[in-house]
Amino acid sequence: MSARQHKKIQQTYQDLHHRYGPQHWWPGDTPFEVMLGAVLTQNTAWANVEKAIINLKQAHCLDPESIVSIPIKRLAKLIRPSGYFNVKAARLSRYCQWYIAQGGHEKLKALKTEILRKRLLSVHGIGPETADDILLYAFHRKVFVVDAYTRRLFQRLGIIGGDEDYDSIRVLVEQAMSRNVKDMNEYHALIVLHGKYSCKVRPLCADCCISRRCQYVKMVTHESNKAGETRL
DNA sequence: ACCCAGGGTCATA
DNA sequence: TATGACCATGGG
Repeated sequence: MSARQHKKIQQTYQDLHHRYGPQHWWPGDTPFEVMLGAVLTQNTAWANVEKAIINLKQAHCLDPESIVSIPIKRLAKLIRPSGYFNVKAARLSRYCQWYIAQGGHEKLKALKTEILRKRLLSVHGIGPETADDILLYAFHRKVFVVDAYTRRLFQRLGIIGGDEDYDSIRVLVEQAMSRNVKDMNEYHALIVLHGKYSCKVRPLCADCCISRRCQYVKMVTHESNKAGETRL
């Protein structure tokens, strides 16, 4: 909650945005497709999710009614490339049942963000990050999505300790970035992009890395904590 | 032959 | 409440 945390969070956003430019997330034609992607991308590379979505599209299964009507076994086969296909088939099926029972997008979008989050979290297979993906990228709510990359980046920049719970990090960023939905959208997208490319684009850079096993991690945390000037 | 990816749930201590 | 096992494909 401190002012220096807020400042670093804002500075980091500026740095990322300056380096990579706007990302215009989420890749997906409709809000419902975004929701499917949010479940399918759980602990999974996006390239594999795209293959699964293409399969669903070819099978004309990009709407909730189709997904609940086909056999779960067939659904699992369609989403096979995204991994965990049995688990995710069950999650998609349950999510779509819930979605239809709630009255679809029009009914859901009338709900306040906090209420909608609670309802999303009540669905089996929808955890905090998936719920916030849906809130931000399908319902355009001012919500920050905390993922593994966010934790690593903020920890290595000395912004957080690393053992904070999900919601405290989310609220911290939301308060630091008290501007608009667009910034929330871009910030998460930029962090993910940075996680993908930081160690590949500039493999010898000691101040830009958030990949899991980076040999420059210690240099990053030490320098940023002491000097107080963190550059991406 | 590893390691990792835009997590979440469940069982155990 | 806090770890650990489990789910599983595909790219580097």
